[in-house]
Amino acid sequence: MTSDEKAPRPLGDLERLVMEQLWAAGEPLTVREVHERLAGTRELAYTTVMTVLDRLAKKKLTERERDGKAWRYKAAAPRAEMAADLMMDALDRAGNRREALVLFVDQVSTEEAALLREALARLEAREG
Amino acid sequence: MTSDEKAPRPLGDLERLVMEQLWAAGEPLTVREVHERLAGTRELAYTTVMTVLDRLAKKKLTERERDGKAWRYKAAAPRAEMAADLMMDALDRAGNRREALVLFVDQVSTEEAALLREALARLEAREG
DNA sequence: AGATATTACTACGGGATGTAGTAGATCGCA
DNA sequence: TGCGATCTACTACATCCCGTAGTAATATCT
Repeated sequence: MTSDEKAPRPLGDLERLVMEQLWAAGEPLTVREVHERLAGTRELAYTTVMTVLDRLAKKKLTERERDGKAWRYKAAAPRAEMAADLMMDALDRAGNRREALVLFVDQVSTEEAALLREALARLEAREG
Repeated sequence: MTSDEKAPRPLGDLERLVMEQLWAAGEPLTVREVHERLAGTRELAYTTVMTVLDRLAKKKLTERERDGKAWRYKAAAPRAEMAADLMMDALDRAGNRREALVLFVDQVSTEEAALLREALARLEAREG
């Protein structure tokens, strides 16, 4: 009865900001590159960015690959996928999934309702 | 471009456990009652339960009303509603809502897809 | 080899959370 | 009417997460 799945701690503000750079870039970035892209938004020490990227990697939210002396980091999953996963996590903690889905649909905008119908239709076509 | 909405910190394990007691009870409970219900699961000091309930109240997740000398606590919102809200929060941080919805629908079980269609149909009937 | 870039390791403060003790108020009962 | 049980309010403390960054070591370029 108790939902044992523990909610993954949400990213901190800076962590989220960094992830957004990676998602926006679309390609693996070095610490330096992330640091530069954040320069407009926030004055941060180079090592601060490094620490954050490193922590994100430990949490499996980013992956890194060598590029000469430096590491290149990329998001482990696309932004939309992570969001969809979080939506499922929320649903998992709902107690009554049916109710939660109904309430969710009630909250969604008209356009999003249309998108949902579309997605469901495609799903049906695909899987019967 | 950056999703400024900050994700509400998820409940800690104990906080979640306590909320689940309140939801399960369906009626306002005293500290003592919550404490007793948790006894099977966990050995906790009475004051620990009190502290948690109090913190949840400060976070507006529970509400309390007097009952003689004691307070009675109840969940501020139904479990399913809180879940639906969290689903919306996740969607808000998706970058591309459309993609996230599509991926979400892809993850949902067959029965849940049916529930979604149902809920959408009702929504359409209600709002045109 | 010296200057530069980059990493790895360490650190520290604040807030959230788990956990609980103590003091003080209050209520029922012997 | 004073005692014990009950309940709250306040305080405390350890731990973990996150923002933030310094320092030392290592690798690279010239």
